[in-house]
Amino acid sequence: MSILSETSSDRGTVTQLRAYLAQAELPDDGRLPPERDLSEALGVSRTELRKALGTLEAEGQIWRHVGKGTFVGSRPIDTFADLTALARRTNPAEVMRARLIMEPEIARAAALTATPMQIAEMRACQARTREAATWRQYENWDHRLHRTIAEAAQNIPLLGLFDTLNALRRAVTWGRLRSNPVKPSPDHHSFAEHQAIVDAIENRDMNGAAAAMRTHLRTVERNLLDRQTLPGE
Amino acid sequence: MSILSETSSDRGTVTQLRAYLAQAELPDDGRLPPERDLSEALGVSRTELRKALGTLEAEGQIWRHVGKGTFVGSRPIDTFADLTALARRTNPAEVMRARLIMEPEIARAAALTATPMQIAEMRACQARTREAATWRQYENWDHRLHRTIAEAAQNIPLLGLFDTLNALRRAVTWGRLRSNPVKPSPDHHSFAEHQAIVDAIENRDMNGAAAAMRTHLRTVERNLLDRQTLPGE
DNA sequence: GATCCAAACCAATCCAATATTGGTTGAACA
DNA sequence: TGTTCAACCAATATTGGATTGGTTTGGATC
Repeated sequence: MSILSETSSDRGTVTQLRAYLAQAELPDDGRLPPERDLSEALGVSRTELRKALGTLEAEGQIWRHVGKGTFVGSRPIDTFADLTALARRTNPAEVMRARLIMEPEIARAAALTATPMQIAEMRACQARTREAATWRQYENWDHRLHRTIAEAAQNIPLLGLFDTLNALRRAVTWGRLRSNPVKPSPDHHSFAEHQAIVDAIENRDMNGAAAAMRTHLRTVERNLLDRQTLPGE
Repeated sequence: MSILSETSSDRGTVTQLRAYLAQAELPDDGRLPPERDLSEALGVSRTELRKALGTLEAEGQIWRHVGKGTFVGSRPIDTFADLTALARRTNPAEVMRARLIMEPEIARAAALTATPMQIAEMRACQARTREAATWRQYENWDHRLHRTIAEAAQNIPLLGLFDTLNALRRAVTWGRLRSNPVKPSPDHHSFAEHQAIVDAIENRDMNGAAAAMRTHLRTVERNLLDRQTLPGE
Protein backbone atom coordinates (compact mmCIF):
# COMPACT_ATOMS: atom_id res chain seq x y z
CA MET A 1 0.00 0.00 0.00
CA SER A 2 1.26 3.45 -0.81
CA ILE A 3 2.21 5.75 1.99
CA LEU A 4 -0.42 8.20 0.88
CA SER A 5 -3.41 5.93 0.80
CA GLU A 6 -5.65 5.37 3.79
CA THR A 7 -7.00 2.25 5.38
CA SER A 8 -10.74 1.86 5.27
CA SER A 9 -11.00 2.62 8.96
CA ASP A 10 -9.01 5.81 8.41
CA ARG A 11 -11.41 6.94 5.75
CA GLY A 12 -14.20 6.21 8.15
CA THR A 13 -12.63 8.29 10.87
CA VAL A 14 -12.01 11.16 8.47
CA THR A 15 -15.65 11.29 7.40
CA GLN A 16 -16.73 10.94 11.00
CA LEU A 17 -14.48 13.85 11.83
CA ARG A 18 -15.86 15.93 9.00
CA ALA A 19 -19.37 15.29 10.26
CA TYR A 20 -18.29 16.31 13.72
CA LEU A 21 -16.79 19.56 12.44
CA ALA A 22 -19.96 20.37 10.49
CA GLN A 23 -22.17 19.83 13.48
CA ALA A 24 -20.09 20.80 16.49
CA GLU A 25 -20.41 24.11 18.27
CA LEU A 26 -16.91 25.45 18.39
CA PRO A 27 -15.68 28.31 20.55
CA ASP A 28 -14.98 31.68 18.98
CA ASP A 29 -11.38 30.92 18.17
CA GLY A 30 -12.29 27.76 16.30
CA ARG A 31 -10.49 25.54 18.72
CA LEU A 32 -11.66 21.97 18.96
CA PRO A 33 -11.32 19.67 21.98
CA PRO A 34 -7.95 18.14 22.83
CA GLU A 35 -7.13 14.93 21.04
CA ARG A 36 -7.51 12.85 24.17
CA ASP A 37 -11.06 14.04 24.75
CA LEU A 38 -12.04 14.01 21.12
CA SER A 39 -10.85 10.48 20.55
CA GLU A 40 -12.97 9.30 23.45
CA ALA A 41 -15.97 11.30 22.26
CA LEU A 42 -15.76 9.82 18.78
CA GLY A 43 -15.03 6.36 20.12
CA VAL A 44 -11.74 5.92 18.27
CA SER A 45 -8.18 5.54 19.42
CA ARG A 46 -5.99 8.60 19.61
CA THR A 47 -3.64 7.11 17.04
CA GLU A 48 -6.45 6.76 14.56
CA LEU A 49 -7.86 10.17 15.35
CA ARG A 50 -4.43 11.70 14.81
CA LYS A 51 -4.17 10.09 11.40
CA ALA A 52 -7.52 11.56 10.45
CA LEU A 53 -6.51 14.95 11.81
CA GLY A 54 -3.33 14.62 9.78
CA THR A 55 -5.24 14.28 6.53
CA LEU A 56 -7.49 17.19 7.39
CA GLU A 57 -4.45 19.27 8.20
CA ALA A 58 -2.86 18.30 4.89
CA GLU A 59 -6.05 19.45 3.20
CA GLY A 60 -5.73 22.77 5.00
CA GLN A 61 -9.00 22.32 6.88
CA ILE A 62 -7.37 22.58 10.28
CA TRP A 63 -4.04 23.46 11.85
CA ARG A 64 -2.39 22.30 15.04
CA HIS A 65 0.33 23.43 17.37
CA VAL A 66 1.88 21.80 20.43
CA GLY A 67 0.64 23.27 23.66
CA LYS A 68 -1.90 25.42 21.86
CA GLY A 69 -4.37 22.97 20.42
CA THR A 70 -6.12 22.14 17.17
CA PHE A 71 -8.05 24.80 15.25
CA VAL A 72 -10.28 24.93 12.18
CA GLY A 73 -9.25 27.21 9.36
CA SER A 74 -5.82 28.03 8.05
CA ARG A 75 -2.78 28.60 10.19
CA PRO A 76 -2.18 32.28 10.89
CA ILE A 77 0.82 33.57 8.99
CA ASP A 78 3.96 33.69 11.03
CA THR A 79 4.84 37.33 10.73
CA PHE A 80 7.20 37.68 13.65
CA ALA A 81 4.58 39.84 15.29
CA ASP A 82 6.08 39.14 18.64
CA LEU A 83 9.32 40.57 19.86
CA THR A 84 10.03 37.86 22.39
CA ALA A 85 9.41 35.14 19.82
CA LEU A 86 11.90 36.89 17.59
CA ALA A 87 14.42 37.24 20.35
CA ARG A 88 14.33 33.56 21.08
CA ARG A 89 15.28 32.60 17.56
CA THR A 90 18.24 34.88 17.13
CA ASN A 91 21.45 35.93 18.85
CA PRO A 92 23.58 39.02 19.43
CA ALA A 93 25.77 38.38 16.39
CA GLU A 94 22.78 38.36 14.07
CA VAL A 95 21.35 41.49 15.61
CA MET A 96 24.70 43.12 15.09
CA ARG A 97 24.68 42.13 11.45
CA ALA A 98 21.22 43.60 11.05
CA ARG A 99 22.39 46.87 12.55
CA LEU A 100 25.35 46.79 10.20
CA ILE A 101 22.96 46.58 7.29
CA MET A 102 20.42 49.14 8.45
CA GLU A 103 22.16 51.89 10.31
CA PRO A 104 24.63 53.01 7.64
CA GLU A 105 21.71 53.64 5.31
CA ILE A 106 19.89 55.49 8.05
CA ALA A 107 22.96 57.65 8.57
CA ARG A 108 23.09 58.26 4.82
CA ALA A 109 19.50 59.48 4.83
CA ALA A 110 20.14 61.55 7.94
CA ALA A 111 22.99 63.35 6.20
CA LEU A 112 20.45 64.60 3.70
CA THR A 113 17.69 65.64 6.03
CA ALA A 114 19.08 66.37 9.51
CA THR A 115 18.07 69.73 10.95
CA PRO A 116 20.60 71.99 12.69
CA MET A 117 18.82 71.32 15.95
CA GLN A 118 19.21 67.59 15.52
CA ILE A 119 22.86 67.97 14.68
CA ALA A 120 23.29 70.04 17.81
CA GLU A 121 21.65 67.28 19.82
CA MET A 122 24.01 64.74 18.30
CA ARG A 123 26.94 66.88 19.41
CA ALA A 124 25.45 67.10 22.88
CA CYS A 125 25.03 63.33 23.14
CA GLN A 126 28.53 62.87 21.88
CA ALA A 127 29.87 65.16 24.59
CA ARG A 128 27.89 63.35 27.27
CA THR A 129 29.34 59.97 26.29
CA ARG A 130 32.77 61.44 26.92
CA GLU A 131 31.77 62.64 30.36
CA ALA A 132 29.99 59.46 31.35
CA ALA A 133 31.06 58.23 34.77
CA THR A 134 29.72 54.70 34.30
CA TRP A 135 29.13 52.33 31.44
CA ARG A 136 25.41 52.67 32.05
CA GLN A 137 25.47 56.39 31.52
CA TYR A 138 27.69 55.95 28.52
CA GLU A 139 25.27 53.52 26.97
CA ASN A 140 22.33 55.79 27.61
CA TRP A 141 23.91 58.65 25.72
CA ASP A 142 25.30 56.40 23.04
CA HIS A 143 21.85 55.04 22.42
CA ARG A 144 20.40 58.51 22.42
CA LEU A 145 22.96 59.57 19.83
CA HIS A 146 22.13 56.70 17.54
CA ARG A 147 18.45 57.39 17.94
CA THR A 148 18.86 61.07 17.17
CA ILE A 149 20.53 60.06 13.94
CA ALA A 150 17.58 57.82 13.16
CA GLU A 151 15.19 60.68 13.95
CA ALA A 152 17.17 62.91 11.63
CA ALA A 153 16.30 60.64 8.73
CA GLN A 154 12.83 62.18 9.01
CA ASN A 155 11.04 58.97 8.30
CA ILE A 156 8.55 57.57 10.77
CA PRO A 157 8.56 53.99 9.52
CA LEU A 158 12.32 53.89 9.53
CA LEU A 159 12.39 55.22 13.07
CA GLY A 160 9.93 52.53 14.03
CA LEU A 161 12.18 49.85 12.59
CA PHE A 162 15.14 51.32 14.41
CA ASP A 163 13.27 51.20 17.70
CA THR A 164 12.20 47.66 17.01
CA LEU A 165 15.74 46.56 16.34
CA ASN A 166 16.87 48.22 19.54
CA ALA A 167 14.18 46.61 21.59
CA LEU A 168 15.28 43.34 20.10
CA ARG A 169 18.86 44.10 20.97
CA ARG A 170 17.94 44.65 24.58
CA ALA A 171 15.86 41.48 24.65
CA VAL A 172 18.68 39.41 23.19
CA THR A 173 21.55 40.94 25.12
CA TRP A 174 19.59 40.49 28.27
CA GLY A 175 21.28 38.25 30.80
CA ARG A 176 24.71 39.08 29.47
CA LEU A 177 27.01 39.83 32.32
CA ARG A 178 28.96 42.99 32.48
CA SER A 179 32.31 42.29 34.00
CA ASN A 180 33.97 45.52 33.16
CA PRO A 181 36.13 48.34 34.10
CA VAL A 182 34.24 51.04 35.90
CA LYS A 183 33.91 53.41 32.96
CA PRO A 184 34.92 53.85 29.33
CA SER A 185 38.56 54.75 28.88
CA PRO A 186 39.17 58.26 27.52
CA ASP A 187 40.54 56.88 24.26
CA HIS A 188 37.67 54.50 23.68
CA HIS A 189 37.37 53.87 19.95
CA SER A 190 33.80 55.09 19.79
CA PHE A 191 34.62 58.70 20.56
CA ALA A 192 36.50 59.32 17.34
CA GLU A 193 34.08 57.20 15.35
CA HIS A 194 31.04 59.05 16.63
CA GLN A 195 32.78 62.26 15.78
CA ALA A 196 33.35 61.12 12.21
CA ILE A 197 29.71 60.19 11.79
CA VAL A 198 28.33 63.46 13.07
CA ASP A 199 30.89 65.43 11.08
CA ALA A 200 29.85 63.71 7.88
CA ILE A 201 26.19 64.35 8.60
CA GLU A 202 26.88 67.99 9.29
CA ASN A 203 28.77 68.27 5.98
CA ARG A 204 25.86 66.64 4.16
CA ASP A 205 28.27 63.94 3.06
CA MET A 206 25.91 61.02 2.57
CA ASN A 207 28.50 58.47 1.49
CA GLY A 208 30.79 59.60 4.25
CA ALA A 209 28.10 59.24 6.88
CA ALA A 210 27.22 55.75 5.72
CA ALA A 211 30.88 54.75 5.63
CA ALA A 212 31.62 56.20 9.06
CA MET A 213 28.66 54.43 10.57
CA ARG A 214 29.72 51.20 8.95
CA THR A 215 33.23 51.56 10.33
CA HIS A 216 31.87 52.30 13.78
CA LEU A 217 29.55 49.32 13.84
CA ARG A 218 32.27 47.04 12.53
CA THR A 219 34.44 48.00 15.49
CA VAL A 220 31.53 47.46 17.83
CA GLU A 221 30.95 44.08 16.23
CA ARG A 222 34.56 43.09 16.67
CA ASN A 223 34.48 44.04 20.33
CA LEU A 224 31.22 42.19 20.79
CA LEU A 225 32.59 38.97 19.37
CA ASP A 226 36.07 39.18 20.88
CA ARG A 227 35.43 40.09 24.45
CA GLN A 228 31.82 39.52 25.13
CA THR A 229 32.25 40.72 28.66
CA LEU A 230 32.61 44.32 27.59
CA PRO A 231 29.80 46.46 26.29
CA GLY A 232 30.67 47.05 22.70
CA GLU A 233 30.31 50.70 21.99
CA MET B 1 3.24 77.63 48.85
CA SER B 2 3.00 76.98 45.14
CA ILE B 3 2.14 73.54 43.97
CA LEU B 4 5.37 73.37 42.06
CA SER B 5 7.78 74.34 44.76
CA GLU B 6 9.39 71.92 47.13
CA THR B 7 9.84 71.98 50.83
CA SER B 8 13.41 72.11 52.04
CA SER B 9 13.26 68.48 53.11
CA ASP B 10 12.15 67.51 49.61
CA ARG B 11 15.12 69.23 48.09
CA GLY B 12 17.28 67.37 50.52
CA THR B 13 15.83 64.04 49.56
CA VAL B 14 16.26 64.81 45.86
CA THR B 15 19.95 65.56 46.25
CA GLN B 16 20.35 62.53 48.46
CA LEU B 17 18.71 60.48 45.76
CA ARG B 18 20.93 61.91 43.06
CA ALA B 19 23.95 61.00 45.14
CA TYR B 20 22.61 57.52 45.55
CA LEU B 21 22.12 57.13 41.80
CA ALA B 22 25.64 58.31 41.07
CA GLN B 23 27.18 55.91 43.54
CA ALA B 24 24.92 52.87 43.54
CA GLU B 25 25.69 49.68 41.67
CA LEU B 26 22.60 49.03 39.65
CA PRO B 27 21.70 45.76 37.95
CA ASP B 28 22.05 45.44 34.20
CA ASP B 29 18.59 46.69 33.41
CA GLY B 30 19.06 49.86 35.45
CA ARG B 31 16.42 48.92 37.94
CA LEU B 32 16.68 50.43 41.36
CA PRO B 33 15.38 48.89 44.57
CA PRO B 34 11.65 48.97 45.35
CA GLU B 35 10.44 52.12 47.04
CA ARG B 36 9.86 50.34 50.32
CA ASP B 37 13.45 49.16 50.54
CA LEU B 38 14.95 52.32 49.16
CA SER B 39 13.11 54.57 51.58
CA GLU B 40 14.46 52.52 54.45
CA ALA B 41 17.96 52.49 53.02
CA LEU B 42 17.96 56.26 52.64
CA GLY B 43 16.33 56.78 56.00
CA VAL B 44 13.35 58.72 54.66
CA SER B 45 9.66 57.99 54.56
CA ARG B 46 8.17 56.43 51.46
CA THR B 47 5.99 59.49 50.97
CA GLU B 48 8.99 61.75 50.86
CA LEU B 49 10.96 59.38 48.68
CA ARG B 50 8.10 59.24 46.23
CA LYS B 51 8.01 62.99 45.97
CA ALA B 52 11.72 63.02 45.20
CA LEU B 53 11.29 60.22 42.66
CA GLY B 54 8.50 62.24 41.11
CA THR B 55 10.86 65.17 40.60
CA LEU B 56 13.48 62.97 39.02
CA GLU B 57 10.88 61.38 36.78
CA ALA B 58 9.70 64.81 35.65
CA GLU B 59 13.29 65.60 34.78
CA GLY B 60 13.47 62.45 32.70
CA GLN B 61 16.19 60.89 34.83
CA ILE B 62 14.11 57.86 35.71
CA TRP B 63 10.87 56.16 34.77
CA ARG B 64 8.48 54.02 36.75
CA HIS B 65 5.74 51.52 36.11
CA VAL B 66 3.40 49.70 38.45
CA GLY B 67 4.38 46.12 39.00
CA LYS B 68 7.61 46.60 37.08
CA GLY B 69 9.66 48.92 39.20
CA THR B 70 11.70 52.10 38.90
CA PHE B 71 14.46 52.41 36.30
CA VAL B 72 17.13 54.93 35.41
CA GLY B 73 17.16 56.32 31.89
CA SER B 74 14.26 57.08 29.61
CA ARG B 75 11.14 54.99 29.26
CA PRO B 76 11.52 52.40 26.49
CA ILE B 77 9.19 52.55 23.54
CA ASP B 78 7.49 49.38 22.41
CA THR B 79 7.01 49.54 18.70
CA PHE B 80 5.19 46.30 18.20
CA ALA B 81 2.30 47.18 20.42
CA ASP B 82 1.29 50.26 18.49
CA LEU B 83 1.78 49.45 14.87
CA THR B 84 -1.54 51.13 14.28
CA ALA B 85 -0.38 54.24 16.09
CA LEU B 86 2.66 54.22 13.84
CA ALA B 87 0.49 53.81 10.78
CA ARG B 88 -1.59 56.81 11.72
CA ARG B 89 1.42 59.09 11.83
CA THR B 90 2.84 58.17 8.47
CA ASN B 91 1.76 57.77 4.86
CA PRO B 92 2.39 55.57 1.83
CA ALA B 93 5.13 57.82 0.47
CA GLU B 94 7.13 57.57 3.68
CA VAL B 95 6.71 53.81 3.82
CA MET B 96 7.92 53.67 0.25
CA ARG B 97 10.99 55.68 1.15
CA ALA B 98 11.68 53.32 4.04
CA ARG B 99 11.48 50.35 1.68
CA LEU B 100 13.80 52.18 -0.68
CA ILE B 101 16.32 52.46 2.09
CA MET B 102 16.01 48.95 3.50
CA GLU B 103 15.30 46.54 0.70
CA PRO B 104 18.31 47.25 -1.52
CA GLU B 105 20.57 46.41 1.40
CA ILE B 106 18.57 43.28 2.07
CA ALA B 107 19.00 42.28 -1.55
CA ARG B 108 22.72 42.96 -1.26
CA ALA B 109 22.97 40.63 1.73
CA ALA B 110 20.83 38.05 -0.03
CA ALA B 111 23.22 38.00 -2.98
CA LEU B 112 25.87 36.81 -0.59
CA THR B 113 23.93 34.20 1.33
CA ALA B 114 21.02 32.93 -0.78
CA THR B 115 20.83 29.16 -1.11
CA PRO B 116 20.11 27.49 -4.46
CA MET B 117 16.74 26.45 -3.12
CA GLN B 118 15.85 30.00 -2.25
CA ILE B 119 16.93 31.22 -5.66
CA ALA B 120 14.76 28.54 -7.21
CA GLU B 121 11.84 29.77 -5.15
CA MET B 122 12.47 33.31 -6.32
CA ARG B 123 12.34 32.10 -9.91
CA ALA B 124 9.11 30.28 -9.16
CA CYS B 125 7.51 33.37 -7.64
CA GLN B 126 8.68 35.40 -10.57
CA ALA B 127 7.02 32.98 -12.98
CA ARG B 128 3.81 33.03 -10.99
CA THR B 129 3.58 36.81 -11.12
CA ARG B 130 3.65 36.54 -14.91
CA GLU B 131 0.83 34.02 -14.88
CA ALA B 132 -1.30 35.89 -12.39
CA ALA B 133 -4.90 36.27 -13.53
CA THR B 134 -5.77 39.05 -11.11
CA TRP B 135 -3.97 41.87 -9.36
CA ARG B 136 -4.56 40.14 -6.07
CA GLN B 137 -2.77 37.01 -7.21
CA TYR B 138 -0.02 39.12 -8.68
CA GLU B 139 0.46 40.91 -5.39
CA ASN B 140 0.54 37.67 -3.47
CA TRP B 141 3.39 36.30 -5.54
CA ASP B 142 5.15 39.62 -5.71
CA HIS B 143 5.09 39.82 -1.93
CA ARG B 144 6.27 36.26 -1.65
CA LEU B 145 9.16 37.04 -3.97
CA HIS B 146 10.24 40.00 -1.92
CA ARG B 147 9.94 38.00 1.26
CA THR B 148 11.98 35.13 -0.15
CA ILE B 149 14.71 37.63 -0.88
CA ALA B 150 14.50 38.83 2.70
CA GLU B 151 14.67 35.24 3.92
CA ALA B 152 17.71 34.66 1.75
CA ALA B 153 19.58 37.29 3.72
CA GLN B 154 19.69 34.61 6.46
CA ASN B 155 19.12 37.05 9.24
CA ILE B 156 16.20 36.65 11.59
CA PRO B 157 16.14 40.22 12.92
CA LEU B 158 16.27 41.61 9.41
CA LEU B 159 13.42 39.36 8.38
CA GLY B 160 11.47 40.59 11.38
CA LEU B 161 12.00 44.19 10.34
CA PHE B 162 10.92 43.34 6.82
CA ASP B 163 7.72 41.80 8.12
CA THR B 164 7.09 44.77 10.36
CA LEU B 165 7.50 47.16 7.48
CA ASN B 166 5.13 45.09 5.41
CA ALA B 167 2.54 44.97 8.14
CA LEU B 168 2.86 48.72 8.31
CA ARG B 169 2.46 48.97 4.57
CA ARG B 170 -0.75 47.02 4.72
CA ALA B 171 -2.01 49.12 7.62
CA VAL B 172 -1.28 52.36 5.79
CA THR B 173 -2.50 51.29 2.38
CA TRP B 174 -5.57 49.86 4.01
CA GLY B 175 -8.75 51.50 2.90
CA ARG B 176 -7.14 52.60 -0.34
CA LEU B 177 -9.31 51.27 -3.08
CA ARG B 178 -7.98 49.44 -6.01
CA SER B 179 -9.83 50.57 -9.08
CA ASN B 180 -7.70 49.18 -11.87
CA PRO B 181 -7.67 46.97 -14.90
CA VAL B 182 -8.32 43.32 -14.31
CA LYS B 183 -4.75 42.08 -14.42
CA PRO B 184 -1.17 43.21 -14.96
CA SER B 185 -0.29 43.81 -18.58
CA PRO B 186 2.25 41.36 -20.02
CA ASP B 187 4.85 44.10 -20.37
CA HIS B 188 4.43 45.39 -16.84
CA HIS B 189 7.67 47.03 -15.77
CA SER B 190 8.11 44.77 -12.75
CA PHE B 191 8.70 41.63 -14.76
CA ALA B 192 12.02 42.74 -16.19
CA GLU B 193 13.01 44.41 -12.94
CA HIS B 194 12.33 41.32 -10.86
CA GLN B 195 14.34 39.36 -13.36
CA ALA B 196 17.30 41.69 -12.96
CA ILE B 197 17.19 41.39 -9.19
CA VAL B 198 17.08 37.60 -9.12
CA ASP B 199 19.76 37.39 -11.81
CA ALA B 200 22.10 39.55 -9.79
CA ILE B 201 21.47 37.49 -6.66
CA GLU B 202 22.15 34.30 -8.56
CA ASN B 203 25.42 35.75 -9.87
CA ARG B 204 26.41 36.75 -6.34
CA ASP B 205 26.60 40.31 -7.61
CA MET B 206 25.93 42.23 -4.40
CA ASN B 207 26.16 45.70 -5.85
CA GLY B 208 24.07 44.64 -8.81
CA ALA B 209 21.37 43.20 -6.60
CA ALA B 210 21.19 46.35 -4.52
CA ALA B 211 21.09 48.53 -7.61
CA ALA B 212 18.44 46.43 -9.31
CA MET B 213 16.26 46.48 -6.22
CA ARG B 214 16.69 50.23 -5.96
CA THR B 215 15.69 50.68 -9.58
CA HIS B 216 12.68 48.47 -9.10
CA LEU B 217 11.45 50.28 -6.01
CA ARG B 218 12.00 53.67 -7.64
CA THR B 219 9.67 52.63 -10.45
CA VAL B 220 7.17 51.37 -7.94
CA GLU B 221 7.45 54.65 -6.09
CA ARG B 222 6.85 56.65 -9.25
CA ASN B 223 3.75 54.62 -10.05
CA LEU B 224 2.53 54.95 -6.50
CA LEU B 225 2.76 58.72 -6.55
CA ASP B 226 1.53 59.26 -10.09
CA ARG B 227 -1.56 57.14 -10.27
CA GLN B 228 -2.39 56.04 -6.80
CA THR B 229 -5.27 53.95 -8.07
CA LEU B 230 -2.97 51.30 -9.49
CA PRO B 231 -1.05 48.87 -7.37
CA GLY B 232 2.53 49.79 -7.82
CA GLU B 233 4.49 46.70 -8.52
C1' DG C 1 -5.36 73.02 61.57
C1' DA C 2 -1.85 71.54 58.66
C1' DT C 3 1.75 68.03 57.74
C1' DC C 4 3.71 64.00 57.82
C1' DC C 5 3.94 59.19 58.39
C1' DA C 6 2.99 54.32 58.63
C1' DA C 7 0.01 50.98 57.44
C1' DA C 8 -3.40 49.10 54.55
C1' DC C 9 -5.25 48.60 50.23
C1' DC C 10 -5.33 48.48 44.90
C1' DA C 11 -4.26 47.04 40.35
C1' DA C 12 -0.61 45.90 37.20
C1' DT C 13 3.08 42.92 36.74
C1' DC C 14 6.23 39.28 37.51
C1' DC C 15 7.48 34.66 38.79
C1' DA C 16 7.50 29.87 39.57
C1' DA C 17 4.95 25.86 39.85
C1' DT C 18 1.51 23.17 37.64
C1' DA C 19 -1.57 21.59 34.10
C1' DT C 20 -2.63 21.02 29.01
C1' DT C 21 -1.66 19.75 24.60
C1' DG C 22 0.15 18.09 20.13
C1' DG C 23 4.05 15.08 18.94
C1' DT C 24 6.92 10.77 19.67
C1' DT C 25 8.43 6.41 21.24
C1' DG C 26 8.27 1.63 22.65
C1' DA C 27 6.29 -2.38 24.46
C1' DA C 28 2.24 -5.41 24.33
C1' DC C 29 -0.72 -7.59 21.38
C1' DA C 30 -3.34 -9.31 17.65
C1' DT D 1 2.79 -6.46 10.08
C1' DG D 2 -0.10 -3.19 11.93
C1' DT D 3 -2.84 -1.32 15.94
C1' DT D 4 -3.42 0.20 20.40
C1' DC D 5 -2.20 1.95 24.63
C1' DA D 6 0.59 4.05 27.93
C1' DA D 7 4.31 6.76 29.02
C1' DC D 8 7.13 10.38 27.94
C1' DC D 9 8.66 15.04 25.68
C1' DA D 10 8.72 19.87 24.71
C1' DA D 11 5.97 23.90 23.85
C1' DT D 12 2.34 26.46 25.64
C1' DA D 13 -1.34 27.87 28.74
C1' DT D 14 -2.97 28.69 33.28
C1' DT D 15 -2.94 29.56 37.96
C1' DG D 16 -1.77 31.37 42.53
C1' DG D 17 1.15 33.98 45.15
C1' DA D 18 4.59 37.48 45.71
C1' DT D 19 6.29 42.27 44.12
C1' DT D 20 5.75 46.85 43.05
C1' DG D 21 4.30 51.61 41.98
C1' DG D 22 0.09 54.28 43.07
C1' DT D 23 -3.66 55.67 46.38
C1' DT D 24 -6.26 56.13 50.49
C1' DT D 25 -6.91 56.40 55.51
C1' DG D 26 -6.38 57.08 60.28
C1' DG D 27 -3.67 58.75 63.61
C1' DA D 28 0.41 61.10 65.45
C1' DT D 29 3.07 65.38 65.68
C1' DC D 30 3.94 70.10 65.73
